[in-house]
Amino acid sequence: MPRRSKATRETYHHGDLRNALVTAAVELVEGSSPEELTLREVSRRVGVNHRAAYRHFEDKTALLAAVAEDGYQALLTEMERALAAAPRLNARERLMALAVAYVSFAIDQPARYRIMFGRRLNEDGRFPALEDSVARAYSLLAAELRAGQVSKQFLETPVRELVFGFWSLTHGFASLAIVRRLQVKRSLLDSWSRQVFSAFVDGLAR
Amino acid sequence: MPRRSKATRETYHHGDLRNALVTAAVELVEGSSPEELTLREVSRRVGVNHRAAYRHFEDKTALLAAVAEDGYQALLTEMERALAAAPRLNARERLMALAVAYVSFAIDQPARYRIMFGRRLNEDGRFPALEDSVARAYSLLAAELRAGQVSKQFLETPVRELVFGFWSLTHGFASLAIVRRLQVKRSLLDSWSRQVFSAFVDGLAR
DNA sequence: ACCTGAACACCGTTCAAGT
DNA sequence: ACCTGAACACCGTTCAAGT
Repeated sequence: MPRRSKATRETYHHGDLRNALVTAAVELVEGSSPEELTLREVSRRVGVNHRAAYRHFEDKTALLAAVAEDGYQALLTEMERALAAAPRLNARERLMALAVAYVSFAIDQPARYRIMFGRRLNEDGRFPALEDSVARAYSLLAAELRAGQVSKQFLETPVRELVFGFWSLTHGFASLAIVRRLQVKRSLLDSWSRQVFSAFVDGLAR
Repeated sequence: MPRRSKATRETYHHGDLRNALVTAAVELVEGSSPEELTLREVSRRVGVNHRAAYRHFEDKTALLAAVAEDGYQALLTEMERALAAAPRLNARERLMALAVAYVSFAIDQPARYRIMFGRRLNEDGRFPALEDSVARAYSLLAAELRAGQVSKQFLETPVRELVFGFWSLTHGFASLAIVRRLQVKRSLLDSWSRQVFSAFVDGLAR
C-alpha cells in the first residue's frame, strides 16, 4: 500500500520525480542522519518503487550529489542574503556577516552540510553541475575578498589564498561544531563565531 | 579456510584480538575508504569469524571509536614531534610548525582522519577514552597558544577562543583538501598551508 | 517512457550453541 | 573465556518484465 494517494502520484509521471526524490532526501536526512539516507527509504517516502529512482539517478552517489548541489545553491542564497542585509558596512564587517551566515547554515542543517562536505562525491567527474554550484559559492567569497582589497582594506595577498583561509576557518568551525569537538550553543553562535574569527579577519587588514 | 595460519591465530586467543582488529581497521581504511570499512571485512583480515569482534566491541560504532581514539593519539604524537623539532623558534613559527604537522597528518591519512572527524561517534557518551584522547590534543594546542601569550607574543584573548580559531583553520584546511574543495598538491602543502595560515597567525600578534 | 518485481551479494546484529 | 554458525532485516544493484 503506497503512502501517497493516486492523485499525488500522478505528478511523478509528469517529470518531477527527480525533484521529489531530492526534496525527500533533504527532508529525510535532517530528521535522521546521512547514514540513514537510503535509496529505498527515500523512494518509500515518495511512494515509488526503489527501482524507479534509477531512472533519474545512476546510483546512490548520484542522488547524494544532487542533494549536495542543491545544498550549495542554498548556501549561496544564504550568503547573498547576508551580504544584501549589510550593504553599507566596511569590508571587515561584511566578511563577518558572511562568516556568521555560513556557520549558521551548517549548524542549522548539519546532516545536509555533512553530505555537502563529508565524502568526495565527484571523484570520477560525473557531476559537473555539482562542481558548478561549488564554483558559484567560491566566486562569491572571492569577489568579497577582492572588494576588500580594491577598497584598500585587505592585504594584497593573492585572492585564492585569502579564500582558502576564510573558507578553511568557517568550514572548520562549522564542521567541528557539528561533531561537537567545539561546544557551541546555537544562541551564542553569532557572538562566539565573531570572536573566534576576529583574529583572522584582523590579520587580513593592511 | 582462514587466511591466517594456525600459528598466527594463536595470539588472538591470548588477548590481543582487540588490537589486531583496530590495526586491521586502520590499514583497511587507508587502502579503501571509511565506507568500505566493515566489521565483516576487518574480521576476515584478522582471520576470525565476524562475530568474534563483538566480544571486544559492542557494535560497529565502538570499533570506529577505537580507530578514532588511536588516531587522536597518533595526531598528538605528530604534533609533539613537530614542536620538539622546533624548540628555539618564536611563538609564531612554532604555531606554524604545528599547523603544518596537523595538516600533513590529515592529508597523508585521509580516511583515518575522516573517521576521527566525520561522524559523531560518542553521541551517547559511551567512549570516554575517545574524549580523553581528544582532550590531550586540545591541551597541546592550548598550552602552545598560552605560551605565546605568556611571552607577550600573542593577544590576551581567552585561550579557548584562540584554540577554536586555530583548530578551525587547520581542520578546515585539511578537511577541504581531503574532499578536494581546495586543490592542494602534497609537494606544495608546506608552503601553501603556511601562506594560507599566515594571515590568521599575524592576527594573533599583539 | 516510466515503473515494478524477483533475485543477488553484501551488511550489522541477534540467538543459540560449541570448545 | 572466547569463538562459531545459522538466521533476520536491511541495503545497493542487476536482470527481466510489465504498461
